[in-house]
Amino acid sequence: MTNSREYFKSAISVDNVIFGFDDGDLKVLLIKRGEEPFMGDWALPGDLVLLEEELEDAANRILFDLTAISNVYLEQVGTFGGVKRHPKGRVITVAYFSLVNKNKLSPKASLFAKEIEWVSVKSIDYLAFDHFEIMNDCLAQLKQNLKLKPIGFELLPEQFTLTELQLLYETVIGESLDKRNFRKKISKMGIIKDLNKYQTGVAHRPARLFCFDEEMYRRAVDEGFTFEI
Amino acid sequence: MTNSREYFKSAISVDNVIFGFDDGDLKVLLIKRGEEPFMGDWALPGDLVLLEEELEDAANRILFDLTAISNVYLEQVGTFGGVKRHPKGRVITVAYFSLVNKNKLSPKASLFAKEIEWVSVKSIDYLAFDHFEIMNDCLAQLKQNLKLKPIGFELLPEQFTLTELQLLYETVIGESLDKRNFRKKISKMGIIKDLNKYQTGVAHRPARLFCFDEEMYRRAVDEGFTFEI
DNA sequence: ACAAAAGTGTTTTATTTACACCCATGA
DNA sequence: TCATGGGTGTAAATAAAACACTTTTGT
Repeated sequence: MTNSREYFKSAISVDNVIFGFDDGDLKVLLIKRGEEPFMGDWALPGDLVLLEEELEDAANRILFDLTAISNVYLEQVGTFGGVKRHPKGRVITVAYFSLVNKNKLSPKASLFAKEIEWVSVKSIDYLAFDHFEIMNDCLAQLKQNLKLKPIGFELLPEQFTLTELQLLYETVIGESLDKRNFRKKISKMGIIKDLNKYQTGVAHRPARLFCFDEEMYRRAVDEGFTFEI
Repeated sequence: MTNSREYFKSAISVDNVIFGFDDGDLKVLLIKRGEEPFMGDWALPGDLVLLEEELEDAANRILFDLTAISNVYLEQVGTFGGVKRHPKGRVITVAYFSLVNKNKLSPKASLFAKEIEWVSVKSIDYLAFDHFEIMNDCLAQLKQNLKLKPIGFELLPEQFTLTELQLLYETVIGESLDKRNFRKKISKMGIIKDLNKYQTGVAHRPARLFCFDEEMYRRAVDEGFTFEI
């Protein structure tokens, strides 16, 4: 082993795949790079981690700078360390994804980005750096965890209809579900609360509104319940 | 943003949780630290990543130095970046776990470690740095993936009996399984090959030997099969 | 002949799937 | 009154769970 000073030469960044859901369409929040390298290309929002900053704090900082929201669902996906992934030196990046309710925020240009936009996941086939690969890994993990943890609700408004919930699952997982079976399964879980309220202003029978109930969920888990779609 | 030189001051390490299975006991390969900090404590084998080294190469290097084997199953679990996790500076570590057939190797002291030992997972309640937390995360991911991917075979000798396979699952997942149902499930998968050979030298009816068949597995997957225990 | 683990099917129960019609609202 | 999506139950098929005795070897 050589002198350890030889090693303290890397930089750590965090890249954040921010997912939002919009009427049958899964989107990610992208920025247009305003500087080299990859100037003008779409990229994931990310930044170098400060020397005394926790990784998760960095991820939350990036998210807050772009959206002015905090306390959102955040999950680490993996670390990408390709030697050549950044032209300026060894930059290892830790990828996170977060789930936000798209209607609750209006992303704004920031230090990071002059241009910022919600882009439909299915329309993306290239991103700067290795960000396309990172996004795909995050998407794969989202798909998997959406089935195993009650995180889908994070993408919806607080009050939602069962059809909206079903559409979310169908969109992200990529297969269609039977309406009656889906509703049966969700009801049996006992983790969403019927608000006894209804949609308004729709040109059809208005749907009941529900919300996810954290407390009910915890109680169910204590009694041996495990979420699964 | 300040000058980027301010950022290239971190070090990256890789820590490797090497799992082995031994007659009803899941073990990890630990080293006893020969220097400060945490001198004399048990720790995960790990090392700083060289400036031009891929993360996965570093993980394989650590493994090879300790065991002289390569081409083993390796999976990234997560990255631990606690600001204070290393007293010498900002060291972010990427955790991997690997699965090896314990009988195929005799670990040897190396640059890293004067002392090296297989330690039963269930007997561990402390490790140097944040290694105990890292090990537990790796264990949790192993448990999960063992049910979803055919990786259990990596922990067994090439030729194994169905009882050995079952014991492996029972041990790692932590619940006992019905012998007949287990065998039925495994047979139906069609991914292990009956070698038409038998155990020898046992004081009871000798068991048939099987091996995992990569090709059969691929073919099954192509036909829509998904592994699940 | 005894001990020790191998091997083997059937029945019951639980879960999952498939499927079609009436309801409430706005236009 | 028409179009639109909301809401509801049952039967069939499939998968999972429970369960006990015979076989083969070494000692």
